[in-house]
Amino acid sequence: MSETAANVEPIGKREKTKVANRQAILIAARAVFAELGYEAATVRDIIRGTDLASGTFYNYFKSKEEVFDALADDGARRFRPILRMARENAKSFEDYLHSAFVAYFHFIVQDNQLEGRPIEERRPHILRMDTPEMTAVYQEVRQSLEDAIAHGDAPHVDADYLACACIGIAQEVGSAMLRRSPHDIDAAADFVTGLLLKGLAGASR
Amino acid sequence: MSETAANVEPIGKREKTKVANRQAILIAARAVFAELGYEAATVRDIIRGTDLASGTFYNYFKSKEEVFDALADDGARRFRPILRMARENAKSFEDYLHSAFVAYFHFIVQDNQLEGRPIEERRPHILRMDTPEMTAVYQEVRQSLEDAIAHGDAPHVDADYLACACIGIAQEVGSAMLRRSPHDIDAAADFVTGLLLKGLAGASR
DNA sequence: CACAAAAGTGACGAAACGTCAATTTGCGAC
DNA sequence: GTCGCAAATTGACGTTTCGTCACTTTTGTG
Repeated sequence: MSETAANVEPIGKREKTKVANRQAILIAARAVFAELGYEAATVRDIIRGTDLASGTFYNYFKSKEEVFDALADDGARRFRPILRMARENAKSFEDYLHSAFVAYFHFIVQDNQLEGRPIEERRPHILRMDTPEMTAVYQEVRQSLEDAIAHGDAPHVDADYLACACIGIAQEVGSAMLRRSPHDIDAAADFVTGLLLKGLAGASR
Repeated sequence: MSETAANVEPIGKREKTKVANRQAILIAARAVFAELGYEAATVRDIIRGTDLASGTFYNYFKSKEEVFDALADDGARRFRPILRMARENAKSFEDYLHSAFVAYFHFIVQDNQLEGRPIEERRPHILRMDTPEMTAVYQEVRQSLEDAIAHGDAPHVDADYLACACIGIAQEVGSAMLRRSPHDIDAAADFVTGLLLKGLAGASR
């Protein structure tokens, strides 16, 4: 302990500007996608939003597409611990489902605060579900569901299909919720939780 | 009836080549997207797949993006009557749900027969749900659900959310099914139908 | 057949792409 | 501190794609 408890990350300036530049590109990209829409945006538009030169962009990303994937991946990375906490703090399976959906709906509301073009145009047309962090989120969901099944809180169902169903429901109902105002996060979460646990009978108010 | 019952469509050569050219572009685009992936494909790649000149492309579409939307729209247009038949022939609400899912899963299996790049890369990243035919499919689903509710076959739930949930489930579970082989259409349809009608309890085998 | 309107053509300027030789910056050795 | 090397940045450059438009060809009509 001769070194004080100072910085656990003895980061040099090299690495520091590297993360800073990467971050600057991502932030600029997010703004550009929101303002011009994903399709219309160009790599040049993105770097214009930073103080970097055009060539530098290619030190960090191969293409606009890769930038978007990185943004999506970052979102998933930020969401994962939230999801994990929902699991660890849940008092029951129903409680887990409900708080996980609340967390997700809350997350996407936050994530779309930026003004600009309609949300659909901000992104490429089909969302890749196969980036590393996206896969991790899927695994997290699936694991929770398998645990619940093993623990007797849920019947023996196909955990893969069930995880996909949960994610599909979250995405589509989440989008529908974003289209309404005000955003009724709790109502949406109640709806989907009831639907999953008891089927249609459970989805009514 | 002095005119013979001849051709109900007095189509001149003008209109005929117009539809033919449009179709040629769509077919070439489908092949190009499958081979190169949507992002990598260029407008030039697409017209190279036809015997048209580059300028002609822009008589039909404004951009690669618009071509994709037209392809998606065509898919929805082809699927809609299938969905309608499922509704009209259904003997019960459960029967409707099941046959609608079977029809959708069958449809996407057919629609991805082409070899080439992985399916995720064939399309832009996020699927627009706001093209005319896509909206019509959504309305069709929602209408069926509202009818079922009014007819007492389903409880009083938020039909918008329910329609979105059904579509989200269909998309995600459908993708999961495509990843498996052989494609177990009936198993998947049983799963989602049970899930919707009885919740988790109904989704087990 | 003649003529007008519609559609097709491909060359062209503009714009974006991705690369790379030259330059600047960071870091350890002395 | 400063020297030297490696890593990172820069922006100009050749290349590719874009979208347009003046011109040609095709189609329908009188």
